[in-house]
Amino acid sequence: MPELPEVETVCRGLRAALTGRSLMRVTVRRPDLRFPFPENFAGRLQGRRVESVDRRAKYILVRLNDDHVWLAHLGMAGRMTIGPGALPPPGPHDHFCLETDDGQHLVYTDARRFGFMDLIESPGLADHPRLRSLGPEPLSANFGPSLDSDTLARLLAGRATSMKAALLDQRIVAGLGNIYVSEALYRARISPVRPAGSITRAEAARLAKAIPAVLTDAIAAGGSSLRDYVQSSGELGYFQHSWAVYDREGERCPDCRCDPAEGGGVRRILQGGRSTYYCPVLQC
DNA sequence: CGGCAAACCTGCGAGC
DNA sequence: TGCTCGCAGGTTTGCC
Repeated sequence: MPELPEVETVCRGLRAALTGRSLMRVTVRRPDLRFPFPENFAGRLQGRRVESVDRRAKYILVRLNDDHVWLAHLGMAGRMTIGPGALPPPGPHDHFCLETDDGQHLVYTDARRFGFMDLIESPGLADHPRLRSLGPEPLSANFGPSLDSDTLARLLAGRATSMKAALLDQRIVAGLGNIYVSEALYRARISPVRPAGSITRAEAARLAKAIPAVLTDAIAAGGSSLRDYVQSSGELGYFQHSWAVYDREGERCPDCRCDPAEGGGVRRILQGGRSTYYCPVLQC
């Protein structure tokens, strides 16, 4: 999926297009994505006006004028595409679509169907099972405490799990995924295999700076485009060209230039069955 | 608590 | 060309 920067980019596109608009001709083309759509989902969105669009971790939150929030998660491959005019003919993985009262259309495409949507009452939104255990937001204090050095140090203290696993855990930091965990640990010069509880105050401080820095850079580039991800405008993000280590196995480290022929270079290891990339010289 | 595998589903590239 | 295999941005659950 889209990780935090990609979801944020999509969110900004949705915010610009949907705020103040009414949702018309809402269509659900199959009964489920990862989970079943809520009962009468299309009917309950139909005619509602959008008051705001926000992001919490990797969740898109669309506030409607009936005290409900349309929650969407893009899973691994979900895409929201907005365009002018009526709906184009549906593609095979276009599972949800709508038009707005000012003549735009929105299509949700998700080949793998790891995404999901829900409709929940605004009061108690924070208690929703999917939202209530999320850790601090790296880029804002809109949802509880922001990610500062002390908070991060406290969240990591006493944990035997690896730094990679700790940062992927949405209860510790909200919104990081497989790409940006590798990138943030590289920027902070911390090994992904270090036990989280072994992190020093100085390292926690570096990490608390590195995480928002890499996310901010990625958002500025419109996110990272791999196979599936595009901005809601349909444009590609280009942060994948700025990855320091992710998907760069065997290349020289961009900072220390260690050589793979001499035992250096970016390494790929598996942690929890997922690839981690790091520089063995700078991150130890 | 932790670590791992599996589950959900499809597509794509590499290698034979 | 065509097949199989491994891998892919996430999250949850269940089992040692």
